[in-house]
Amino acid sequence: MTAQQRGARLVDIAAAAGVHHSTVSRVLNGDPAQSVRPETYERIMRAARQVGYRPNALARALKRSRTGAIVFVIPMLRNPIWSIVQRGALQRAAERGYFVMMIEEPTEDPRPPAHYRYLIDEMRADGLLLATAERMPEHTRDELGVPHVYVNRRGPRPGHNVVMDEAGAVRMFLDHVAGLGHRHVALIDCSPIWDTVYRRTMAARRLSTARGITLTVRHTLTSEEGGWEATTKLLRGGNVPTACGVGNLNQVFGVLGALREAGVRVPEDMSVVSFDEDACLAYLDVPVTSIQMPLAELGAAAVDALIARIERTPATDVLIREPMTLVPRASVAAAPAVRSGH
Amino acid sequence: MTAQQRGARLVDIAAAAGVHHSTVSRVLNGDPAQSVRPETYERIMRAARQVGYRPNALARALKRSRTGAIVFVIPMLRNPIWSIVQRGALQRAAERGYFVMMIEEPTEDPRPPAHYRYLIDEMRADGLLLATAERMPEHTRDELGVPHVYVNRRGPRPGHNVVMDEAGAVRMFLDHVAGLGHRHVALIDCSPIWDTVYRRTMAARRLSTARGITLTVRHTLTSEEGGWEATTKLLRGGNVPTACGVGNLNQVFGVLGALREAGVRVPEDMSVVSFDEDACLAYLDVPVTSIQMPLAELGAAAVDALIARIERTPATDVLIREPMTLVPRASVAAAPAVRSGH
DNA sequence: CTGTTAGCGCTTTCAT
DNA sequence: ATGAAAGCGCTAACAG
Repeated sequence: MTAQQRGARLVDIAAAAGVHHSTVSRVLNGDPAQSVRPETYERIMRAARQVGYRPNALARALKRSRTGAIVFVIPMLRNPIWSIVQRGALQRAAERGYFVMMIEEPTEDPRPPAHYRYLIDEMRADGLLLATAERMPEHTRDELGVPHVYVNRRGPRPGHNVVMDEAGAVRMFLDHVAGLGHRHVALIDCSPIWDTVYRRTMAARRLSTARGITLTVRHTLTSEEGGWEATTKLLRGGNVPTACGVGNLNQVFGVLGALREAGVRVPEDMSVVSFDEDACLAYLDVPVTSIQMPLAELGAAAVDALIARIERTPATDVLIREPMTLVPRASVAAAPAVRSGH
Repeated sequence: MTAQQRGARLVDIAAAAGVHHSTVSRVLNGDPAQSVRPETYERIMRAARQVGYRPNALARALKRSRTGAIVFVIPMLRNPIWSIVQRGALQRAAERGYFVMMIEEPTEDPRPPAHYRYLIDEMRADGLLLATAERMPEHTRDELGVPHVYVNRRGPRPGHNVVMDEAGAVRMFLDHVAGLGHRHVALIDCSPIWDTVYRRTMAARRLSTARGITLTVRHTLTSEEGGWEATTKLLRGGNVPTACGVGNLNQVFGVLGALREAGVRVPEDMSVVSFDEDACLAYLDVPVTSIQMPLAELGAAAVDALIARIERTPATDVLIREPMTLVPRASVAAAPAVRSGH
């Protein structure tokens, strides 16, 4: 119906209302310092509504030196957890009057966080939500120089990090299987260059020791193939664990496949727990127990932290603990040794 | 290291090079109409490089009336296909000098395509890639009024649509199972409100009839639960099909779960084919055959089509046919009747 | 070959 | 209670 056309400008609706465009600006922005004659106010509002006026975000941002936009850089993974983190971030940002743009970083071509500075330098956004960074070497202590927050990862400096309680998740897992008599447990996870994996691994070591549990850790590819390969190797060794936690949903498929192929029954011979929750786990051959993490809360908290930085409010690291639950399904049972000991 | 600071402006580097900022602009933009003294050129380039000059995209866009950005609106689904479409789009956009922002539309709160006009009206982007629209009622023939292209869906008007060859995928599926003797086939898919589903369904009806195949279509929720429920109902009816195509990866899990629960063996009693390919399918209890669609090509073609519209080049609907392959796995076998007839 | 000028659409201080 | 004017950082005629 309507042809392709430039939207109405402030001056257009000023002309329609018979006032100066600065007056329109004040009225539309609800400037509290000024008062307007009610009838002028009405004329302006009517004119604006009639043409469906939308302020030019560019011009406004140029003038104000604030874009009102934030960029969320996420790794381009098949893993569905990010879509939940995004949901939380999107919703909170909308509540706080910000606009979120998603940038996906190709997994094959990861870039250092500093790469994304250009978005701020070019004034496309006010701040960066970084979910993509691999774990930083300790010596990379340079300031990024632009407002940013690491999401689900810790960057090189404190005060910029919003993460979940991975240690708590590991504890939930270990307590669950230890309570069922498992004394030898494996953790199959991605590379520890991912900060979440690093933290899970550290926690697993510490907590296993405290509980007198023997722990075997395998780092492998973030894929079905990775899970398969790690599991196959694990089974080839002597002294095979009786329970294993798996860091990533894609790996879970590989782990289950390898166990099946090797004739290791789940859960009779091996209990399996996923650190990613997904609905599909409930429908597998043997439904898989998982730990459900506070993903939406992570996204929302990250937005809050970033806005704090943009507005130069003092900020500290944030640890999201809740809600975190173990979703019990059929892939966990008592340890074989305990059983036969009955 | 560097403190948070405003980036250098054109005037700053003009000052550093001792020239007027318009000269800097010309040089940095490689204006071919003008010539510059090599030494001036060098001085300018050096100054710009030294401060890592980044043009303010806002100011530039405001002046040029072009932002160089496009928005990709995608449904917020767990389905990993979108990440491949995105990859194709991102790469092509980068090649063509555009910047892509992703907006995810909450599945619970779908909005009409016209909703996203505001992004163009506010001049946040030059065009819209719409992957989210449900199938439009025929009477919604309004022009959107801004450059846009529907991706993997057809909008109400021709010339704006980039889709894949769903009919070809259905034909591949039907030919595959018909060749193995299946005469009664089911299609379990999402709601036909989605244009891809609508086209698959239409094609399935037409092609089944042409081949003398009995077709049963079930539309259900886009989820594991949907697949489960549709399959359960399907099995309750008399005259159960011997092969089924499943529209969506999440549904596949539900379908397999329901078949297992009902004691229907795959592939002996029921052959299963997924219309979404994903690595996890290869690792399931019974590895699932799938049709691999040209997703990255879809994303790239959509970007090309949108840029054509932004630049007001004549454009037509695009149908992406290739590469499309059937990935054979273990979930398809000869029809039971044919077997026993051996 | 390079500088001057105007202006993209908006906000904001200062007048009136 | 409203208008005038300046300016955000950049590009693109047009001068010279």
